[in-house]
Amino acid sequence: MAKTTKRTAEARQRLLETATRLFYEEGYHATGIDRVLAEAGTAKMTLYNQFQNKEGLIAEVIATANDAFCGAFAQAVAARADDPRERLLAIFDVLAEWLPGPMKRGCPLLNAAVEFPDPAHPVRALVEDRKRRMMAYFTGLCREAAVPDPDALGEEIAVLYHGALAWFLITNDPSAARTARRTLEVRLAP
Amino acid sequence: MAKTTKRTAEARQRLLETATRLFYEEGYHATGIDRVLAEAGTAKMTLYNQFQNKEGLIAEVIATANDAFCGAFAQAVAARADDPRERLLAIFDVLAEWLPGPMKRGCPLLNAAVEFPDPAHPVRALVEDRKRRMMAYFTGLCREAAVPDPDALGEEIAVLYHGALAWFLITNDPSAARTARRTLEVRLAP
DNA sequence: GTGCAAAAAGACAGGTCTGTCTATTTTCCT
DNA sequence: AGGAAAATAGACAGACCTGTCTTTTTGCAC
Repeated sequence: MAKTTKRTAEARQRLLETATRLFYEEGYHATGIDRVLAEAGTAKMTLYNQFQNKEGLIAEVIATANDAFCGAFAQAVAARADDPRERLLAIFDVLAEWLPGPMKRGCPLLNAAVEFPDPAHPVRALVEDRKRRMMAYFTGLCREAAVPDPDALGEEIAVLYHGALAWFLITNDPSAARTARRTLEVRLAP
Repeated sequence: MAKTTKRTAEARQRLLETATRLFYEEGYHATGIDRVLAEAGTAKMTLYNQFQNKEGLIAEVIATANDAFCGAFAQAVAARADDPRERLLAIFDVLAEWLPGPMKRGCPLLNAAVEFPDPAHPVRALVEDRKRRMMAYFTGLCREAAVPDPDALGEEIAVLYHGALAWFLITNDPSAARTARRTLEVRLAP
């Protein structure tokens, strides 16, 4: 059994943070382990003690980074609007604001789904699970807004959200989020 | 100057078709050149005579495959509905039909944008160019349907289209296209 | 039918990657 | 302070990658 000392936890944390950044900015496959080790200032054996292998590190990065992101995102949305219906639109205001900065490379989970083509790969199940949680968050906001069919609209918002991400990735224009917002606005009108 | 004999053209075509399939199914980086050569039954020097390098092959694959796809897609949409407004919705009917089959790995261009993180990479410019052409096709349909702001709606449809693709890639559920269709339907109502 | 250009076949260099192993040093706990 | 445990540093194997080069074979065009 591995004892978790302070040093161990710090090295693990450094590895996770560095890997999160590099995997996001340069891709999961394109980022070599040596690169992560060098920038984290960590020895190779530490990585293989803390994680099963590169895939284990990837899985851990995806899970923790996404949870942190979703928490911050929900908080930013909540802070921007009180009215439940306005909150649905605020999703895309926050997105427009975050796209050029922390989301300039799109969504780490969607990128992982692209980089791991095999649908049976463990990473794909992880991505699907977290994305369904995100849709559940959208659905919850819809329920609070008392829209006619919250499950249906929640999925529509998930489609709009990822469409804005994809379209931004292609055009490099954050107005993709405003476009999605406009669609939702008209969609909510009736 | 390279003389283009019949054999040469055939080998080039075999390379393009094999590369298109493998790059799409397994990814651009993950697919080695040797794999393409083996499945195409072609010698390595033929590839490097016909294309500058792997990147040149990738660019050619993206351009030709996308042009063929867009032609077939527009034809399928046109065949499904005569009324211009119905044609806008038919986009997502065709998408729902094609998602489980020829589009099961999503969009080759979007995948390329993910796999090539550098926004200055030539492949990214190619992707943006072709995607803008696709949006222009959407905008054209909107103009025929005489909607109030065809440019705006065309971009919204592009967002919905790529959102459906992304959401299908995550959930593996082709109903993502029906979800996008529903959004557009309500969006068109007023 | 013949000659030449291009394709086939495969060796090769130089680089990168993951993961293992072995010492050596550091740190933490008793 | 001493001893156990873990991190560091780096060599290493084995595999894979792209791109070049050489030799042999093939097929097209005249």
